[in-house]
Amino acid sequence: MQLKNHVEWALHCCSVLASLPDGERIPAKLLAELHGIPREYLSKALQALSTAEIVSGTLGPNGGYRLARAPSEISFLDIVEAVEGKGCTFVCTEIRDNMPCAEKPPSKGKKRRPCAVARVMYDADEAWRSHLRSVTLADLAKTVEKEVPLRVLKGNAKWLAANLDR
Amino acid sequence: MQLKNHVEWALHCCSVLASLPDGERIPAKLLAELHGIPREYLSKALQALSTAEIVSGTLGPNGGYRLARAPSEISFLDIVEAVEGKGCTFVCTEIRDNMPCAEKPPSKGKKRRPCAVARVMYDADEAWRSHLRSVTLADLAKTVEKEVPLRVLKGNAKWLAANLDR
DNA sequence: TGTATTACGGATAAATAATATCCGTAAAAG
DNA sequence: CTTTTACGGATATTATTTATCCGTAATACA
Ligand code: SF4
Ligand code: SF4
Repeated sequence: MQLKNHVEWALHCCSVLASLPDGERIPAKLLAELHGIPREYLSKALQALSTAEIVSGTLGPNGGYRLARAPSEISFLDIVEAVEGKGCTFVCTEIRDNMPCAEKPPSKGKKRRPCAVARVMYDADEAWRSHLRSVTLADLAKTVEKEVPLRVLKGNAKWLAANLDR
Repeated sequence: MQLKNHVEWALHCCSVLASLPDGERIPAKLLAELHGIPREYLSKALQALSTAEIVSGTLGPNGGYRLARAPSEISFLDIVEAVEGKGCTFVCTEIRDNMPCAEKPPSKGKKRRPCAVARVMYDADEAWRSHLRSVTLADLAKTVEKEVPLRVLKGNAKWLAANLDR
């Protein structure tokens, strides 16, 4: 069981977008080049982010992507769920119903409380999500600023600026 | 991203085994029948549990599976990891190395500290595992005992006893 | 000793999901 | 009107999951 690579890409793209001067946009082509990943495929991830209203895409020349709201208002969970979906990692197929002396599933509309096994798995899933929910892009930016040598940060910013130049 | 159905099966089988009188064993065939799942395929999950030394299998007539240690010594995490592996759900492909002004990856042996993005994902993964680690089969049994009607519990136990009869 | 039972593990097939590319459409800028 | 760019449908490729099959070895029992 593995998250798809879209998650990694989306997180990195958002991280880059978070450090973008106000008003600027980065086209998918540049984001792909920056990370050395296939442009067309990355597009799918960006579109998912766009649908989830985490980034906003603009058409035409000088178009591209920017964050749809402040970095402090975008959590890791927002990004992960945008590309992976909100479904729980544990799916219960109600195999308990096959037990020889099972409780009958409720005939109509009524829902049963999920069983003890499923609840543990759901709680674990929620613990995962809860942690992701607690970290925002603003937090990430702060950490990166602290950890990555200034030379590297400036170098990348310069490259971006040069390539956005038009 | 979804856990494989082996996880659900393994958890249910362990739950059944936990309620088994001391000394008894259940063959894979019965466990499969009990849950209405394909016997040969379930075998794979049971073999994984066996390899992880969570259950112990015995060959020959009257053979079958039993737990390899006390229910209180088997956590959900043990079971999940036995069939899903211990690898983190987030895999980092070091795409930061493709940035135009990246830090050079350390030339030899030395390992870099994982980056900020990866660390958040790893921490979330650990939160998930940590919750699974905190619940044992003994805890599960207690909950089930409280929640499932006695009639159902006894009915299933009776069915098992009858089918183990030889 | 022989036969039935059962776990074990390799090989393989089928179905599903992840990964990747292609291309047509529409919007915006100049 | 032309270029740039996101958007989204269609499709191909590859990996993983799901499932079955069968040969081997160990054990119980007659
Ligand atoms: S996990 Fe619970 S709800 Fe899901 S199949 Fe098992 S018993 Fe049913
Ligand atoms: S998550 Fe971190 S370690 Fe992984 S590719 Fe991105 S920057 Fe590198």
